[in-house]
Amino acid sequence: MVRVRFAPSPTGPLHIGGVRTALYNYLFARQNGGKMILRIEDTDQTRFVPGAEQYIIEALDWLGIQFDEGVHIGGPYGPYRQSDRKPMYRQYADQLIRDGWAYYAFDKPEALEAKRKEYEAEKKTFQYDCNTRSGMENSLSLGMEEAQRRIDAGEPYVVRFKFPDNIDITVHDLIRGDVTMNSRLLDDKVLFKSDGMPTYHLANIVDDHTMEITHVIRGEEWLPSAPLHVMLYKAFGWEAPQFAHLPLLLKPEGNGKLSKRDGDRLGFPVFPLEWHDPKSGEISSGYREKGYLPQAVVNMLALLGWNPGTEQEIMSMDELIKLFNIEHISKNGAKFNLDKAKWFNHEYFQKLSDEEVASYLEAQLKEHGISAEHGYVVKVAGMMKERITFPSELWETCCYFFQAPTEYNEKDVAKRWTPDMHIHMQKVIDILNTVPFEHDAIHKALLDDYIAANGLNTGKVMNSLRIAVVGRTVGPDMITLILTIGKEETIQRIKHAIETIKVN
RNA sequence: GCCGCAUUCGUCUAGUGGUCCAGGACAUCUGCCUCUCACGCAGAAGAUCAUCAGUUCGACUCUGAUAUGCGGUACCA
Repeated sequence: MVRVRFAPSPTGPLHIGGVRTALYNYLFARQNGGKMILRIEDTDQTRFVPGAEQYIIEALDWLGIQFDEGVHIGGPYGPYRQSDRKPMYRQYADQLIRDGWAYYAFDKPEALEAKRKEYEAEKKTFQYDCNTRSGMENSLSLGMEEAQRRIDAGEPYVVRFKFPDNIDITVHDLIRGDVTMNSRLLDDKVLFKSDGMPTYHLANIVDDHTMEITHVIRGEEWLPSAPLHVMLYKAFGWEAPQFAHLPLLLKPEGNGKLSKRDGDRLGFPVFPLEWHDPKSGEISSGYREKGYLPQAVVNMLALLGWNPGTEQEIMSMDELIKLFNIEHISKNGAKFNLDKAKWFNHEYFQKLSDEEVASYLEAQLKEHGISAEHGYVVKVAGMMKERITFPSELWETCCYFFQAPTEYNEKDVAKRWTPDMHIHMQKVIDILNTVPFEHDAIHKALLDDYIAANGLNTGKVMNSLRIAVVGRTVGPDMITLILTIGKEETIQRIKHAIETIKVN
């Protein structure tokens, strides 16, 4: 049984890169008929941000990434929040000490800081490891009895992993193959903090093991500490899960990790949902609020670092689940591309029914204090949706179906509206008043019998008519437009234009 | 500094030794459609496969160096 977990720490809004990690975990779990677990890694109490956990849950829910077990829904392997699991880590740290895989360390943070400075002055880097630990204050240098005495006296301490000297540790990564590192280069990581909480390194191994996680799919930033993790499994005598380290999501220009700053600067969200920072009050935009459709975000994210091996680009969640495979995850970081994101959204927007588009439009009409008949709104929505990428553009591109233009685009007027145009526009009114109000009749009377027969410039007349009705030279087929808006309204708009537009 | 990972069109990528003087998508440009703007359709341009060595009859594909980028180097995750 495949069991995977998404394990964010609730230190703020979920980054879009984190969303992708969750997505890949989800696709992998579903494809293999396995379980998807949400675990909250809140071992650093100083970095806790209220609302972050709820945000993570809501964001993934919006995207359709569902969990089988987790903080929000429970499950047989709970609790799923590390702070709630606090009592169980202690024994594992003790076990490692007992078996000689770890030791107590009493060095004060200031002492460690001083040590680092000292080394830095000599252009070296201090590392708490097999070479230096004998010179530090720990149960190895002090002796177990002295260590116990200090602990009994209430002196704060941490538990550090005791890396064996000079051994090669190989991590088998499903994406990168074997990655080998020598223990000489690795430091004796703190496993258990003086505040009684484990660090990520201890907690994630204990939790993954006790939750029977089979595959750890996480960001590349964990690759350097993966050898520690496999050593920990070895120290506990547990079988390690399979690892897959995902490439990073890079910023659109230049290099480097995608950050909140880039989003603000380049005008695209880096968070799935809008986030209101509880401390600073700062608001960061989200995909949802910007009008991205969840399926579009999922599809775009899936393809940022993975491909199905075919040329298919548009895939529903169900298709992604079928097609996903770890072998096709690319090794290198991917730059986020705003244009492609928009393209995906446009594609998915077109899949929306006219009714769905209409409901977006109706909400905007309401904001502008306009009420319109539902059937009419649906008709407009169906006619206009192909030119829309984001729902927010709806009002802007459709407003002339609901209200007469309040101004006429100067450039368009200058280009099309000649001084004699009021005569032709009056003629249009006459035609509308005399011929049957349907497409073919109007087309013939206007285009053939008037414009063509009189040798007029079709572009000028038709576009002037468009200026009169719409305000500028955009929009669908002119006669369809007139038919949609209605005879009286059209005539009124033309009259208003004749009175208002003055050219020399 | 040290360690690790990566490196194919502007971007995301296909490519697992000959079928690749490298295919697709987005973006760009041109044309068609047309009363306009979009959509759509057709086409164009765009990559000395980071560089240099090596292995091989043959390398984008294997090996090694170099360069560049990124990640890690916390009692953060």
